[in-house]
Amino acid sequence: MFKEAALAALRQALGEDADAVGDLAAQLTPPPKIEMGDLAFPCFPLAKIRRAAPPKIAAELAAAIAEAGTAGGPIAEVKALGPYVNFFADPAAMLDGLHMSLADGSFFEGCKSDTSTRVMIEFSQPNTHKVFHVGHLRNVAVGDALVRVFRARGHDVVAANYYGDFGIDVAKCLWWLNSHAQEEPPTDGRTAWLGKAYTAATLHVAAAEAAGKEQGDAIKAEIRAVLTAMEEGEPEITALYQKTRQWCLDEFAGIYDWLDVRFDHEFFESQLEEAGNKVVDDYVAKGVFVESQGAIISDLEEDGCGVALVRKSDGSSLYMTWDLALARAKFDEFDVQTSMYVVGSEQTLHFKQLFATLGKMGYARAKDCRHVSYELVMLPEGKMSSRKGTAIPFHLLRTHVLDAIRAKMAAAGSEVDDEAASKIAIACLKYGMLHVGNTRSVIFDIDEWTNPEGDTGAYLLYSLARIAGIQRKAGDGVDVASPVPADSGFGGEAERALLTHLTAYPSVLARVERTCDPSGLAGYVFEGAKRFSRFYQECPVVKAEPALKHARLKLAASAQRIFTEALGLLGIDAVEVM
RNA sequence: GCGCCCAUAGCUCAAUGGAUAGAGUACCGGCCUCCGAAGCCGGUGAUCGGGGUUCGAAUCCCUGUGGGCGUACCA
Repeated sequence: MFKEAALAALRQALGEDADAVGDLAAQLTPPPKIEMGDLAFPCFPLAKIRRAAPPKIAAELAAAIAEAGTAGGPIAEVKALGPYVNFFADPAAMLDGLHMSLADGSFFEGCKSDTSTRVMIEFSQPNTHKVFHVGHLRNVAVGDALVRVFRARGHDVVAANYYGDFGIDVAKCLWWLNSHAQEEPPTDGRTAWLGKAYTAATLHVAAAEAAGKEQGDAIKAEIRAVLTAMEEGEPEITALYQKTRQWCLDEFAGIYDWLDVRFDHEFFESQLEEAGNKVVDDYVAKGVFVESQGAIISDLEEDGCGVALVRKSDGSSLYMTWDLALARAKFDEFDVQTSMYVVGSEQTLHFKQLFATLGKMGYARAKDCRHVSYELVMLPEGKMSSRKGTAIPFHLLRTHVLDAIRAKMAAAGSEVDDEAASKIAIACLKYGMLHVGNTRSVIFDIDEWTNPEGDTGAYLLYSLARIAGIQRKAGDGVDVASPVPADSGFGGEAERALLTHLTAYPSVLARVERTCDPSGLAGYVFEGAKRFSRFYQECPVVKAEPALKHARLKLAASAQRIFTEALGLLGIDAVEVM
């Protein structure tokens, strides 16, 4: 409403120059500091057109707008600050407008994209029979946040998981279990226990290979035989496979449940073998795939991404084979327009090859496939290594984080129940994973992430708990739906800084959609919490004069609504008391 | 070798090509008679080097250096 008014006034003042400037709305942005106003327009591009210095043009425009008159509207003041034309909103009108749009739902409706598409977001992709560790958590946090943001933007989202529950690595684990005396697995952390068996098997193979080609080949043949037995349904191996696979799936389900992450559809590698082989056969027949060095490849040299192997020379399928079948299912059975893959950056080439291959296969929507890539999770002491055992399995991680939260809460003299402790722990974990941009590696540091002071999930929840505290103590008997009374005195810097920030929310969601990077939203919530804290410090609500109390309560309520929503999109649940 | 990504304060991170590069942490100094001090306010402290494009560059281009990842029978 304010921005529309500012745009209209600007357009009028520009006259015929308006078209020459380009997208006015895009150029009219919040200035770096609140004392500079709520929106600002840079006059540099006009310098050539009007053949005058930018500050002079800014002054002329500001004068023209002031002359045309803005009295009574949402614009309180317009003035030139150097080469910029700065617009100041009327704070009470802006607050009334914001609150009303929140009440009637138009605020969040206005967060939606102009067009709605059907999009599948595939993420998590855990491997059974391997450790599920902190690194995997980043994927879950990013993927889940994107699912929620895309839904908030009005898209028809299918959240998909894709389990790596088949193949030579699984066989390797089972081979180890079969060929080595094992203790009974623990009830908690059975996936990690299987992961250890997998690691032991890998080390064993490496040692055998180092000892000589014959020893290495012999062991690999044994593992290969296990895979064949799995494929052919040999009873004993199948029973072991089914049992251990289910352990892992159950544990994954428990993790997702704890994290409040839901999937609409689950794919399994074990179910793609046949379809994958058929895809390869089909497109060999069509001449899209060709034989090379005994294997079947998709030749992508002219696309600049080498060759992609789609069938090994021994006839077995691999990652790419299954991904082709999976992509086909996504297009044909789920009819998705856009297909997103949340996968680590180390697989960038794989996805370039996959998308290029899909294009060659004739799928026009290959161009709407997107690899959402993110960097690794590191530990303060360096790279995580499952070999060195520094990769923390999830079941231990959860315990460690909960312990850290409880210890710090106790130290701060605060008592929380298990549910609140869980919520805080999850907030710390997810915020820790999400506040860093996708292109940068995350350093996982339990102590820092659970720090009650500073840039953490706990700080965000604390801020929201304080807003809730205001509502409890001052909320009764005030009808915040009515307009802010005249001469309330509302509109100090801390108040306007918070208010302006709240109105920027829709543009943040649009940016997250565009970049597929939730860190912008995490940063938004943190900045909002900072601004709220300053408001909280400087602006008493309960003790304020009635008119001012009314306005401040209204602001607090609006902040609570928007921050709760924003946190929700990050997969973080607020707590009333902490 | 080739390709992709990264380099900002002691440390961890921000900054749709726009105004004096912002936060957190750490360190120093203030603020609880007042809605929750897990907070607020102030101070110290930074764009890896060299070119270029632009009215304007942390951001775009070239180049050097230092890291990470990938580079057909792993996923």
